[in-house]
Amino acid sequence: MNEIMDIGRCLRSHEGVEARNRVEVLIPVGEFDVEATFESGQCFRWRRVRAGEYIGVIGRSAVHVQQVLQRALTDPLAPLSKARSGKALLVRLMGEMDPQEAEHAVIRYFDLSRDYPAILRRLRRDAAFARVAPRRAGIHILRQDPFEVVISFIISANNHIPRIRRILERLCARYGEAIRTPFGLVYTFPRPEVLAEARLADLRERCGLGYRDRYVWRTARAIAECSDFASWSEWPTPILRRRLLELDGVGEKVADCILLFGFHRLDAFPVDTWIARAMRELYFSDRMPRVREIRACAVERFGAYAGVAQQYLYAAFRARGRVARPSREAATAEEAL
DNA sequence: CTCCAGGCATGAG
DNA sequence: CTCATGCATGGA
Repeated sequence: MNEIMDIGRCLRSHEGVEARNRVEVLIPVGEFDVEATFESGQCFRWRRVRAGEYIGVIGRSAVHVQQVLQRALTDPLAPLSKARSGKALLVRLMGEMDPQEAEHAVIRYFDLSRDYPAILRRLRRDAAFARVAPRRAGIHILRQDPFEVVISFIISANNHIPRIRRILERLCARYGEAIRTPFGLVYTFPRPEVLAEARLADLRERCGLGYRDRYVWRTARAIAECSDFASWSEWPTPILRRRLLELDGVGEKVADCILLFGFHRLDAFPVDTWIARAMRELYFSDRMPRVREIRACAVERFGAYAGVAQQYLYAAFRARGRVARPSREAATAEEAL
C-alpha cells in the first residue's frame, strides 16, 4: 500500500508541470526587504537559495525572487554605489502568463503599491514603538492564498517555526502539485478537496502533523464543502473573524493571523507569546495583561495598521530574544564569575 | 533528562 | 464567562 503510494508520488514528482514560459520582471521596491519579509514568520514556504534569493510559489507559478540594486542591472559596468542605486526586485515566474499580468501578480503579492514607509512613520509616532522598531520599512504584509494561511496557522499552534516549515513541506510534497524548476521541484499548496480526501494516519505519520491531523482534515473538508469560500474575502472583518473561529483548530490568535496574512486585514493584531511579552514590556510596565486588553491597547495605539505594527514588533523581539536567551553554558559561566 | 514552541479543544466550576 | 489541563513532535 505504502510502496504503491510512494511510487505514485515518484512518478508524479518526475512528471512535474513543465515550466514552459519564463517571465522576468524587474520592479523598484523602495525600502522593501525580501529577506526581512520572508523571515518575519508570516509565511513558511519560501526557500532561501542564497542571500536575498528565494524560490517559492505565487498562485500556481513557481517563482524565483532576487533582491538587486537596480542600477547594477540596467548598467552592469557602472560602479556599484549603494547610495545612488535604488533597490529592486528581480522576479522570474515559471508558468504561462504575459509579462503584464506577471508584474501585476508580483506587485499584488508583495503589496508593493502600498506606502509602508508612511505607515511606519505613522506608527513611530508612538514613542515606545519607535524605541524598538526599525527605521526602514523592510517588512511588507504579503497577500498569500487564504486557504494556505488557514492550514499553515492551524499547524503553527503550539509549534516551532522550523517544524512548521517541515510539516508544510511534507504536506505539499504529498498533496500538492510538483513544478520543475532549475532549483529543483517546488510544490503548489494542496487544494482543500485534496486535503479533505487525505487519510488521518497519513497526515499524522507521513507529514508529522501530530494531534493537529484532525484539525487540518476537518477544516479542509469544511472549506472544500463550503461553496462560497472564495467570497469570504469580501466580508467585513468582524463577520469573517467569527466565521474563521468556527473552523476546527482556529482560536483567536490563529484567526487573527488568518485575517492579517490571508485576508490582508491590516488592523488584525494576533497576540502570541512573543507579542504578549513585547506589549507587556512596552505598555503594561511588566504586569501581565489579558489578551483582550493587549488587543485593545494595540488598536488604540496603532489603529488601522495594528497588524503591520505587530509584524515589526514580532520581528524585533524575536531577533532580540534569540540572542539574549541565556544558554546553559552561558549561565554556568556567569555563575563561575 | 526537561522545557518550550506564533494555542486550541475540552470539561469543570 | 474564566480557568486548568492534555496534547504530538522535535530542537535546544
